[in-house]
Amino acid sequence: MSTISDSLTILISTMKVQSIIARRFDRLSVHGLGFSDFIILNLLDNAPVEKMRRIDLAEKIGLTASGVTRLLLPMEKTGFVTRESNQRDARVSYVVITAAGKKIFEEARQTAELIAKELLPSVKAKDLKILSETLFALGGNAY
Amino acid sequence: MSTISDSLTILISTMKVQSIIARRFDRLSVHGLGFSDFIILNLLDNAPVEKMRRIDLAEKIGLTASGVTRLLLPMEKTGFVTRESNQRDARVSYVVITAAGKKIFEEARQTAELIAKELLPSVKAKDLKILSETLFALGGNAY
DNA sequence: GCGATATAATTGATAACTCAAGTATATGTC
DNA sequence: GACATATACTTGAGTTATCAATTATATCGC
Repeated sequence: MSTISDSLTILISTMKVQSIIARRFDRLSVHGLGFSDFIILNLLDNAPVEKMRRIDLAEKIGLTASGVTRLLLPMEKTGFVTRESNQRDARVSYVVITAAGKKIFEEARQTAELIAKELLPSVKAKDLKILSETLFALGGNAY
Repeated sequence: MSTISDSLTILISTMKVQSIIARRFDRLSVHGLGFSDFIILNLLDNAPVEKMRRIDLAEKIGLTASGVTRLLLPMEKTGFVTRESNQRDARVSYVVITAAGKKIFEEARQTAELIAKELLPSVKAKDLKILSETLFALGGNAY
C-alpha cells in the first residue's frame, strides 16, 4: 500500500463528486433535458447576442466539437435551438436559442436551482468561494 | 437572460473541470490503464485486506454495480485483478489486486502524481484542505 | 422452515460521449 | 493568385457508461 498525494486525492474526489452531481441533475429529464442540454441553453441565454459558434460551446462546456454536434441534433429537432450562418465565414454555423428554448430553460432553471440548493446546503460561503476559485484555476468557467 | 446562482455555477463548473481532469489522465494509457482502472487499483491497494466487494468499489468510485462489472472484465483478463468468493455469502465476489496489478499501479502512480502536480501547481496547502473537505461534504471520498 | 423482501452481481439494449478521418472554407506566404 | 496550412463542422466506428431486467442468494418476520 502506497499513499497517494493530497492533490491526486482531490482530483479523484472531484471525479466522484461529478458523478454525484450528474446523477442529481438527471431530474431535469422532467423537462425533457439532459444536464448538458441545460448547460448549453444557459450558455446561449447568457451570450450577448443569444447565439454562439459550436466550437465555442464545445470549449465552454468541456466537450469536443463532435460531442456538441451530436448533443445539438435532438435539440434542433425539438426546436430549442436553430442554426444561423455567418456571412463572413461559411464554415461557421451559429447555434441560436429559440423562444421555445428560452421557455424550457426558464422552467428547467427553477428545478436546477432547487437541486443546487439540495446539494450545497451546508457548504459555507467562504468555502464555496475557495472552491469556485480553484475550479476556475483548473479551467472552470467564471460566467 | 436570467442569471443563475453561485451554487449552480459551481456545480456546472465542476462538470467542466471533471472533463479537463479526465482528459489529462488519458496519459495513463501509456500504462494500459484508464483513469477509472487506476482509481480501482488505488482503492484495492489501499484496502485493509487488498480486496473489496464489487458493490463497495462501485459506491467508492461513483459508478453503478453494472459499470464496475464491465470495467473489471478487461482488468481480469489482463490479470491485474482476480476474483475471490466469500464463504459466508455466495452472492459476493471479491475483487483482489494481483502482484501484476500492484506493479502496474505503482508505475502508473508515478505518472498520475506528475499529472496532479501539473494540474494543481499553485493551489495553496490551506486551500487544498478546505477543498478536500468541501468535496467530502459533497460525497467525495476521504481516503 | 416458509414466503416476502432485500441485496450482489451480471446481462441486453441503449445513451452519450470520444477519436480519427473527411469535407468545406478561410488565411497566410511567397 | 496559387499552394500550404489552419479552422469549423460533421460522420463512422468504437468506448464507457447507464437503466431495467434477470439470476442467485441472503435475511427477516412469523
